Formats: sequence, C-alpha cells, structure tokens
Amino acid sequence: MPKPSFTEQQKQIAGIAKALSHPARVYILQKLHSMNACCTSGEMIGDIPIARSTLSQHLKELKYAGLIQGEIEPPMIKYCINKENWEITRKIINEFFKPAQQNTGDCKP
Amino acid sequence: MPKPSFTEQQKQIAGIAKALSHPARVYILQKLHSMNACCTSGEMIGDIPIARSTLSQHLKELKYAGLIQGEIEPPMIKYCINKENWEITRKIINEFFKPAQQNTGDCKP
DNA sequence: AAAACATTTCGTAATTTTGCGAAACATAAA
DNA sequence: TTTATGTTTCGCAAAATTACGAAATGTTTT
Repeated sequence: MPKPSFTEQQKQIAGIAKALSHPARVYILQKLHSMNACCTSGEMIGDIPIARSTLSQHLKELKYAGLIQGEIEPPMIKYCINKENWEITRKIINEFFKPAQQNTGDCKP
Repeated sequence: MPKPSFTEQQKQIAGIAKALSHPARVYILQKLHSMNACCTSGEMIGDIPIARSTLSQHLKELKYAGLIQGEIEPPMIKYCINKENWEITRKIINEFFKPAQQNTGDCKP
C-alpha cells in the first residue's frame, strides 16, 4: 500500500509555525498585536538588528501567511494584525495544544 | 544608539515554532499527544511519506527542542511527549496568542 | 522638474534545512 | 557466532531561508 501523504491540517499547522519561526517575525507580531494598532516598517526597524530590506522580506512572509495586512498611506505603509486570520490561527493552535485524553497504553495505529 | 538584539522570549517562541514548522514533526506530535502514549519510529513510518532516516532526523529535532523524549526498550525506542515541557510550551504559545487590549491608535514605540 | 522620503524588489552570497541510501550500532534470536 | 531486527548516524545533494546593499518604485515637497 502507498504511503499516505501529510494531511492538510498538518500542512496548515506547519505553515503557521513556519511564519512564527524567526525572532524578527515574532517581534513584528508581538508589536502589532500588543499595541493593537498599525505601524510602519520605519517604526519597527530601530528595534531589531536587521537591515530594512530584510525586515521587508519578513513583513512579506507574514502577509503571505495571512497574519498581517498592510494599508498604503503614502508615503508609508501601515501594517496591522489581520484580526480575522489571527483568531482562526489562535483556535487552530489552541486545538493542537489542548490537553490529552487519559490513556497509558502504547501506540495503537 | 546601537540596535537592540532580539529578546530571549522572541528567540524562545521562534524556537518552538521552528520545531513545529514541518508536517512530519506536526504528525509526530499529534500522534504521540492524541494517543497519550508511547510509540516507536517503526510504528510511525507507515503513516508518512518520508524515509526512515529522515523520520529519525525529525525525531531528533523534537527531542532537542524538548517536546518529546525517547525511552530505550530494546530493540526499540519508544517515543513519548515530554509532558512537562509540553505544558510549558502550551502556556508560552497561549500567552502569545491571547486577546489584545483595546486600542485603536497607531504605533507608539 | 528635481530632491527628498519610505519602502520594496533585485541580485547574490552564506547558511540551514530536508531528503535519501548506505553503512553502522545495539540487542535478541537461532 | 551468525543472522535478523529496529533504529540511528554518515555523507552527500538539492532546495529553502536569511541576509545585505544597491537600485527601483511611488509619493510628496521644494
């Protein structure tokens, strides 16, 4: 029998985790989430030890992952948490980490 | 003024996320956690589309991250969730995703 | 139109991750 | 002691990630 591939759920969780797997992206999300407000890349760059272009790449990744969104407000771009997706993500992760059933046996496929 | 480096907390969260950032590692954790029991690598290999040696690498990474532990029971090794660290991790991630304060302003450093 | 500003994209290099098969290890069975 | 079993380590290749500075983009001010 052929090997099963990964489930969509497994890929989805891994994708969320990948978005959080760099300290710069954790910083960005913490900042935007904790202040519950929008922020430009210029307001973030002073806080972290990376170049502007690198920050821009991380912002792009978080946008791609759907965790943040950017509103253009010339000549700046204001980034905010995508609240809808944030909530979805929160639920997925909470579900993943929820307490286990009681069971002391071994692996049963 | 010099650029601040990332905080220990940011690095810790990123580290946890990195451990979860591959579908094979998500599968391993889901399996061990949902059954709340131990399992050998041989009992896992049939479920996922990777080679044995690759699975072994992923198990090693999760062990390094502290999320699982392996008991040697010759000729097998039984892997289980490291419950203590799992709980710590759960709290860290829950804290990260907790609801925000209300605040509609913009970025205030 | 030119200069200034905020940010992104491009090109590229260094590092890390992922993957595999072959070989190695350790234990148990014959 | 040989053979079989379950798993990991090694060696290597391919792909992805991270990083930077330079150049490009788009907007406002002069």
